[in-house]
Amino acid sequence: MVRTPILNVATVRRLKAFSWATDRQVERLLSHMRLQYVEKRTVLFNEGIPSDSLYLLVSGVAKLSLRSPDDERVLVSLVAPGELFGITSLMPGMHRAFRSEAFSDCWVGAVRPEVFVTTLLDCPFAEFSAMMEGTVGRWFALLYRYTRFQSSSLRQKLALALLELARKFGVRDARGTLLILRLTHEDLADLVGASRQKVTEHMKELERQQVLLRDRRKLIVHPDRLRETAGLPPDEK
Amino acid sequence: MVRTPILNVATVRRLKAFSWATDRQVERLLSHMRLQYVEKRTVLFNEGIPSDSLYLLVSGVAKLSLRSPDDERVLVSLVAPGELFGITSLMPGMHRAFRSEAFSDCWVGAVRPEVFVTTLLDCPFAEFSAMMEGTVGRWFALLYRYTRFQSSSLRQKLALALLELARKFGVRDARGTLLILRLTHEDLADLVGASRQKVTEHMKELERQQVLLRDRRKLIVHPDRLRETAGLPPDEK
DNA sequence: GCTTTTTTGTCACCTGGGTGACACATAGGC
DNA sequence: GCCTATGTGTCACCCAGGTGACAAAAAAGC
Repeated sequence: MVRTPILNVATVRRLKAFSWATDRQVERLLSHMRLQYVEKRTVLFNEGIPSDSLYLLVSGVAKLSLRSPDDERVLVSLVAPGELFGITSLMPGMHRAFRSEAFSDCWVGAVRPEVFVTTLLDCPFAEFSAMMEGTVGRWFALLYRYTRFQSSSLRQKLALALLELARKFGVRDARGTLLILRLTHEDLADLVGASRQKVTEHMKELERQQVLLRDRRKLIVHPDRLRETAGLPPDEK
Repeated sequence: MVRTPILNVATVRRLKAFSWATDRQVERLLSHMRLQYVEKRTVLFNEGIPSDSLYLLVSGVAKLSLRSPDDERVLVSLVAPGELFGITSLMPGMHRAFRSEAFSDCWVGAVRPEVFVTTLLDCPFAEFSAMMEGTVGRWFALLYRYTRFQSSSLRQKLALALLELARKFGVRDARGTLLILRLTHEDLADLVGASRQKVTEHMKELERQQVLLRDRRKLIVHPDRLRETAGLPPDEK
């Protein structure tokens, strides 16, 4: 009843993602692509698992989502036919950021990321992906934070923002992780999109709960406890 | 008073972004890098302008921000020493997404993106950047939406989400742009992180204001008016 | 040191949007 | 065409977080 779609070179080259590729490249790529039918509501991959395939949505609509601290689903994006998704597979050792499932019945093509890169770009996959990490890595980290923001309280947003800052500007210290930055509450408020006053209140409270402390105008945070108040799993490193 | 920092191959290779590059590559890259001192609060580039340089933050802290509809500044991210920023320059013809300014006094190195890519990866810049666009482009679009969400009302979030959907799933129609998708209010609610009830209320209101209309369970939107209600500039295409 | 400016802390009050509940409309299934 | 499940419309009520206002504390000038 379900007819397998024909994926020929001409059709694929018409997609924006491949418009610049040569016939020969597309042909080679297609020969390595496994086509599969995915029924509505079927999960293609879950967040957190290692990512070893890059996907091309051939037809239908796919959905990228995320499980929030209070166990709701955040719908991050809908994928349209012709789009590539499962992009984390292009970065070294990165795990899936979102869950992907079929929003409607779909035809999906899967390729190994190494094949994808080496066919289309002829440069070593390892170098390409290290490059991606060094450049687009930031975008990814931001997207991660902002998607979590979506369903978080101000307290949780603060914790998430501080975690990101700790990763970037933190140095180990006897009392925790010292942020080598002078940050005002106003800066933090701008970062989490809240009012200065409420940030003051929550920071006071976090201090009281020993999640962080202040030495003059420098912050010393306790990443584990931050993860906890942010509603994240207890560290994955 | 301000000493120019020495940027030698050994120092640079110690940065995560370049750890995988060869001495020879880093050397070549450095010879093409223009080093500049940027005083606190100075704007390095503004959002919306064409992007022709990639930056390396050598020392200090830089800040990426965004002007919201109601004219507040959203602090998107703080850049730490050793990080690359101004990444839109790696994608063809893309304009700067954020404003960048010095959060503290900084030393910044600038390179042309073509030089960056061809030295480190030896593959044509045009191909690399087309590849980026086809893959990471989605992340970028998402980041764009989520950063705007930060300072938006529910109504504005809905408009932003619908605009994104129109771009992906829209086909021109006599009455506007028809979304070829059956979307429930619940789906929309999940997409903007709101409750189903409020989405119903706002959708009703948007319908009343002729920003959109419904034909059975399909939406027909009016992108110009959506941009307006989202608080975006009147289209830039 | 003393003065000025910038941050922090804490109010009281207001509002957008969440929640639960329920009636009505619609669309598939068969 | 009828029945059931799923979506829509509308309440009344509640709460997290915004706003304005002002005092106290720290920093920065000089």
